[in-house]
Amino acid sequence: MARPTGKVTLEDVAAEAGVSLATADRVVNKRAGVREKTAARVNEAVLKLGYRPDIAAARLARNRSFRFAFILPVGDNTFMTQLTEQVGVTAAWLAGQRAFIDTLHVDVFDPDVIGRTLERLPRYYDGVAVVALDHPRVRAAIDDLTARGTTVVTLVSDVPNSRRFHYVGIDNPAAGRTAGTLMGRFLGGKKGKIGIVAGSLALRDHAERYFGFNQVIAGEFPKLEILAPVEGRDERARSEAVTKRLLAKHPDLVGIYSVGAGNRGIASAIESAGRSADLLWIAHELTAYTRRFLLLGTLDAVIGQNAGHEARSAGRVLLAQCSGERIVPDQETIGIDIFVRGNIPAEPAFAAPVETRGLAVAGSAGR
Amino acid sequence: MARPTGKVTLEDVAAEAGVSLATADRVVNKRAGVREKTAARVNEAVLKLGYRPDIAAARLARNRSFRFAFILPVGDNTFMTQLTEQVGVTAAWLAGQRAFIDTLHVDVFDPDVIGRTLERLPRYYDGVAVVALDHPRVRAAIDDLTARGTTVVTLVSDVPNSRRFHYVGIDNPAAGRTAGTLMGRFLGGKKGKIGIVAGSLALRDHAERYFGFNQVIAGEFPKLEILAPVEGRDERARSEAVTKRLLAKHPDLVGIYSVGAGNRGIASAIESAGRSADLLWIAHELTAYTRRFLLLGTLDAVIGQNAGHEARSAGRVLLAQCSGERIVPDQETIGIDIFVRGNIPAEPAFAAPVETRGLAVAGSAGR
DNA sequence: GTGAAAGCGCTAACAC
DNA sequence: GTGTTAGCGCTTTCAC
Repeated sequence: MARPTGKVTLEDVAAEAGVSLATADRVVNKRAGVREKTAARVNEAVLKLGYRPDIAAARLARNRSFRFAFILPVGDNTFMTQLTEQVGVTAAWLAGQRAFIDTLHVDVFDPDVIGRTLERLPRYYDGVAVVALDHPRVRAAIDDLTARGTTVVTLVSDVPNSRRFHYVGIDNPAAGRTAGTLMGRFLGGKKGKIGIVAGSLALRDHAERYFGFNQVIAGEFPKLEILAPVEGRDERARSEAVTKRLLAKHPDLVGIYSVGAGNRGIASAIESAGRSADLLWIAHELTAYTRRFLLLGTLDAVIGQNAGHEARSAGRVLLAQCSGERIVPDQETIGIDIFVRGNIPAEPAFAAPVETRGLAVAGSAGR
Repeated sequence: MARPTGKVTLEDVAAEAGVSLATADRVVNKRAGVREKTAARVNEAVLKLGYRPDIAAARLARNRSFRFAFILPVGDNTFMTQLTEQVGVTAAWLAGQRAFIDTLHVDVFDPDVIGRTLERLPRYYDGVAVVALDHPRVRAAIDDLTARGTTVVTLVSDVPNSRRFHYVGIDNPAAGRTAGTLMGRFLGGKKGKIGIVAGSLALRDHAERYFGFNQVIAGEFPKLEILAPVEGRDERARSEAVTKRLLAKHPDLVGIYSVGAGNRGIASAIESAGRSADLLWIAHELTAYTRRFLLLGTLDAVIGQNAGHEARSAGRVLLAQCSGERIVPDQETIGIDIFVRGNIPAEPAFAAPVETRGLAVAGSAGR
């Protein structure tokens, strides 16, 4: 039994079709300048021999390399730190694929800062991944980049009406609905008020989660009453303060849905009110902190997104688009993770197995 | 501002170190036969220039290709059908990476069949992915394959004490614990009996899920009593029969945990008993059917695993191991998915975007 | 329209 | 120990 290797080269196809390598290449890559009849012969040969292009050889011969900018938030938000780490890992991986990432950190709460960053982005970038703010100036900047041929993907937070090529992130309304379903079911028919603590409802992802949550609670759990959202700006101290006020004002509060970050502050507020055990609390993002609150029982469920998956996906999508390769759509769908006490992954939650081999992964901004 | 391409080749490194290409290559790839001092000079140059090997070029030059066998269950189990489809998609992708997959379908409930299949596997396979049964004969066959240099990964169901290189699948005890947590919380302090419907407790994944479920219910929800498991062999008719009996015998049943397949049968039993609305039912795998039961409210939560992710992961791990490339461990961790009414993905659930371009993806068994 | 030929960056065989 | 060299399969000029 011979070992069928399956190895069929373009050369074989050319021979079979009785044309030269160059012509076979033109046909296979749909380049112009080949007679119908010749093309047909080549296509026949492709089918007959079961030819599949060798991606490694194609990449090598094309000899193109790419440069991408990743624009991430400044600050100490734990999830964003994970994301930054994972972008580093992705950069190391991409470097082996002739693609190079520069990471820039900006204040994403400020549309002008992020808009300006995009507007001034050096032209040598083939692609950019940006944790965006849905604002006209940002949208315009994205559209301009797209117009000049730079591939733009939005990361974690989308700008739906822009001309961005792709959005890498979870379906936030669905995440909110999931939180709503869990909240309603965990409360098992109990009657009471639900508090909402968001970072800022001006952030599209927060607003969308709130929307989805509301939808489910209003539609399926009429005994629950959602209070007006309070904003903690994703900061620990401020989140603690607003949560404290919420708890003091509504002694009959049965649940809290934390839409954004600042969960350490919320935990403090809940604990100092002595409500750890009975108050139902659902939050976003699995970090070292939410993980602990989940184990302690203060936090009842976490809705998560996988930072590693998001970073890799952004890198893959940019690379594929710039180099004209196909992606596997299923692989680029970022799922909503749900964590309860039973399925908390082993420490450290999604920590990065960084292996950068002496490479400076994060170049500075303007270089 | 010049565009720094980051493109540093081995040739550059060799020049910088004052050695030849071949020597630089030996050092970089840790091959023997280079003096300490020379190696040091090369390593210095690597660091100084920030050299990263070009994977595409390496693959091309190595000019190796691989052949893998995927051993999957026969039968019409919906999840396994998804998996088969996804293995097809993976095969199409791998074909572009000089790796070729043959798919074999065997009766995984029979240790002798699967053992024999492994024992007789042609030597030209560089790797095999197998949905295994944890049985001595199977374990021995896996160990023999490993001993002769064939890389073995277990898929979906593990054989932990074998010498398999890697397990691609979810953490089943954790999946069971998750089901337990959801069951307990959704029942919100209610008292009553829980029925367990498994395919067969001789299957390691089913046994592990049952174990994890038990652990959580016994430890955290003392008001719930778990009944002795009944087995439906993952078949629709049989699952319906055992569930009917369960419901008839225990009118005070408050929940059912379906550990394996056969969910259409379980649904029929629940419906004909008129318990769709009040009985809490948790099952595994998101299929067209469980999706519908979830939407209808008969089913309250689904614990899932992503067949596409598993198929790709198995392919990547085999390819990486056989070609000596690194993997990103984080990417190869298969997470436990949880679906409730709020986060059911759009139809068709994980359907395959098949794009095989005229390639016969699934070769027949003995070829 | 079509073909010949020069690489792309690396590996591996062989020579020194 | 170290260097030279012939490819790997494809893309891309540049002739014809």
